[in-house]
Amino acid sequence: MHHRASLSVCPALWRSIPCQKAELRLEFTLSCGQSFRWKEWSPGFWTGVLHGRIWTLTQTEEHIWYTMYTKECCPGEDADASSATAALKKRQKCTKKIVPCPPPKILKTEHVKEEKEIVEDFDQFVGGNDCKKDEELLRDYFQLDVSLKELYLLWGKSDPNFAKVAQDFPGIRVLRQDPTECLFSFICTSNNHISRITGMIDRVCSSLGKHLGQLDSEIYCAFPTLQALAESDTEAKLRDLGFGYRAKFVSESAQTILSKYGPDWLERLRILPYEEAKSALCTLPGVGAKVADCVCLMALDKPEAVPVDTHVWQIAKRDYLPQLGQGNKSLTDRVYREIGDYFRRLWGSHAGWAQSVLFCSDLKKFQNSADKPDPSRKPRKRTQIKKETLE
DNA sequence: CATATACCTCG
DNA sequence: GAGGTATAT
Repeated sequence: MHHRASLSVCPALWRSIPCQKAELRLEFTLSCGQSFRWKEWSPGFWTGVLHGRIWTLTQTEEHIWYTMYTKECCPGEDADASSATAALKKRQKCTKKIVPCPPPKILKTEHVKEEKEIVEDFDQFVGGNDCKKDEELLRDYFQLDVSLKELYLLWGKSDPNFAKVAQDFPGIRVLRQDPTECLFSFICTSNNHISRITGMIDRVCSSLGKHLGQLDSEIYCAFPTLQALAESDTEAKLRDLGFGYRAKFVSESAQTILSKYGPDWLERLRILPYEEAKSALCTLPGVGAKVADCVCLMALDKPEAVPVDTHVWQIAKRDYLPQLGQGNKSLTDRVYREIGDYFRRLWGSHAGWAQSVLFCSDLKKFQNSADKPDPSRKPRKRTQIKKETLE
């Protein structure tokens, strides 16, 4: 727990939310290309930025454990005595159960001892409004009110292939992300792969996002605001950061949203029907059907949106619609729609969620988590194997 | 509607 | 050529 250890001024208060591993697997959900902002700095511990704060998450069989690093935790930021005191006072209002120990069986003994000493001061402040908000934030981000167990059961019943794949890939949920971060991240995904996208997102946050703090040598920044992305020099900056032709898409989309629709436009798409939200997004430069579906699914509360990228296109041809492989050379608009409609009929209202399970299972980096491929299944095309070596 | 091509950069 | 989009034909 490198990160934690460096923050001796900040009492390491881990809180927990009941959540079984069948409902959520962090290692799949946080690294399968939905969000590019979570890093597993030490095994099982995921650190990232959410709602303008740095969080570390981990999990045990029955719980998610989380801790946050707030400003007053970060020396050199604005850690004057008064703000630290204010933070303490805030903590005192807590009424919810705080678990003052790190997740069991994970941290080293000396850390536990250190935590305990600090925690004595906190014994009386068990609970809190803030804590409740924090828990609610995570429950919202992971959409924990959606029962994944029931969905897997449903999908498996109508789709034997899903049932088979799902054995090795439990707990993959769709995150409910911030619409701005989601849109601009996915504009960067065209003709690109996860490792490079991650670097680009890191750089745009460092360059245009608000500085949030430092853990060890790692600096954390918020995702840039729409306003920052719409500045007139953004395109040039992003080109310097290696965004290539996507730099223009990012800056022009941000400018279009602010000048034509207003700062709340993306948020408002959440209450529109799927097709309307999707066509609205497609009016932006750099946003086609695939990016629009990603944003609909992962930020705009449209669980039926099925993004069809080349992975899903391969999966569809190989395991579901072999007839599509014959006459169609490429993923045309018509074929794109056909695949989405097919999966919606097969899997139902949360088809996009099921899609992300298959998508994840197809990523090279998770291939070792899976069974040996079924010899009766069609062999993969060479192009796809090549592609996977990149990830 | 369908196919072809350019677009940035990296491995 | 890549987890893609926009444009022209």
